[in-house]
Amino acid sequence: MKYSVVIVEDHILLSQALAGLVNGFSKFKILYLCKNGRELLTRLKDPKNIPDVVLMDINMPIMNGIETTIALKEEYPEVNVLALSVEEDEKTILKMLRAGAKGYLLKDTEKSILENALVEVQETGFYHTKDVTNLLLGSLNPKKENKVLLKEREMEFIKHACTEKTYKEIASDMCLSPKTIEGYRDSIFEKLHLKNRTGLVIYAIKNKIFIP
Amino acid sequence: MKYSVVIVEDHILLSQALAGLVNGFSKFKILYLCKNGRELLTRLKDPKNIPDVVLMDINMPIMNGIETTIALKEEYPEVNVLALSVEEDEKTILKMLRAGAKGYLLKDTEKSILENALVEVQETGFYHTKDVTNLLLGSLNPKKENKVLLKEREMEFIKHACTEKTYKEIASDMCLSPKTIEGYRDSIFEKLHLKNRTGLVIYAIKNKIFIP
DNA sequence: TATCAAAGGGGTGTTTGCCCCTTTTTATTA
DNA sequence: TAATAAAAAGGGGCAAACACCCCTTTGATA
Repeated sequence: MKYSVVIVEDHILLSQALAGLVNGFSKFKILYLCKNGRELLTRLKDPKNIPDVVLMDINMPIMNGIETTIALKEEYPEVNVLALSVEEDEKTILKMLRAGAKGYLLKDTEKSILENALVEVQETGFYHTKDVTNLLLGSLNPKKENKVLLKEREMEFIKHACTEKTYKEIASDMCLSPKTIEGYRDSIFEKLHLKNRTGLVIYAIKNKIFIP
Repeated sequence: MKYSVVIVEDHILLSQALAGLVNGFSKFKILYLCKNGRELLTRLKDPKNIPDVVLMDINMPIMNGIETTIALKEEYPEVNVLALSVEEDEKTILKMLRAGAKGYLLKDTEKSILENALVEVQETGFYHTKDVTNLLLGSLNPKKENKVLLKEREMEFIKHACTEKTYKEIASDMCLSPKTIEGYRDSIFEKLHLKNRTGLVIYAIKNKIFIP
């Protein structure tokens, strides 16, 4: 009996092509394909649709891989998730692993490595490349707290600050007094060592708080 | 006799998966795979390695799809290029088509469409989805000149404006009077319909004048 | 020599950045 | 449970920076 695999990936061509590869592996067969996380969660409601492994892309519209993995683990903790992404961003990888992924694979790998990863995840419970292992080790002794210091409300303000609005307009949009907004700004400037709004905009874009 | 196909794509997994798909098509077979444009150009030096069609990714390290297509068409104009990308950016698509690509396919398509596109490109010489056709039509009667209006000195100023420097500091860096800098700013604001420096920074980043 | 663009300037009102300080809300813990 | 932090929210005032007028000088060039 082969292990069943579901692929969650928004690029249909890649999804179908991967399906071809997986069906060629001796121990695995594709159950079905999904275009995003929501579609997966919907289909899982039918017990016949619960696979052994989910091959999960991270960047997806509608519902991304991290949210989907969290929701999936909540309901079906026995399903193994293998993350698949071009994203090498440290924070993203850690988020995905914390969400419950059992392995993390870059799209830039050999098909034999994919097969090996699937086998490992299914039979030993995890698979990680040297890169990801090193990353994990590095994150154990972290460089103090480096960014948890931004609060939810401040993040929201930053997004507004990345527009042509004045602080007065931002205040009105956020239903706060202009003085409160100035308070947000001042405390952010201090925490991030910024001198002015231009610096804040650049910071926000660099750190993907605001995407132009 | 099947038509030969070469895939140029930096993500090896996708490359191999696509190869599987293409080898499943009745009229096509994979000749070999390349990880980037330079690799393709090197291999083409052997006449045995000249394929009928190249399936070309656009975003690649080392040598991207556009440069590669231009170089390829220079030496081997009879090879058909089918572009393959997630990029829906108008300018990129047009550049690729001007470089000589015979078709443009989004990664977000069905495998049957890939097969159809390959057939069309090989047998009729071109393949375009409705989206790309509309884009082409739109670019025929262009909206006047839309961006040549920025002068060299203004571009330089914009880069400085994307920092925490004040206008006074920018003036001193560019060896100009602060009033001249303000003049640059005012004329740019007017030409680009911007309201303040924040808007300018966002514009500069969107248009790759400044890369954060 | 007329023209046009680049460079520079004066004046003014608004926005921003940065001090200080008070009130309200939300946790924490003695 | 009351006492006490400690946040979040709001405020006054001020100087610097920014945005927006309208105007002059300079220099190339047609």
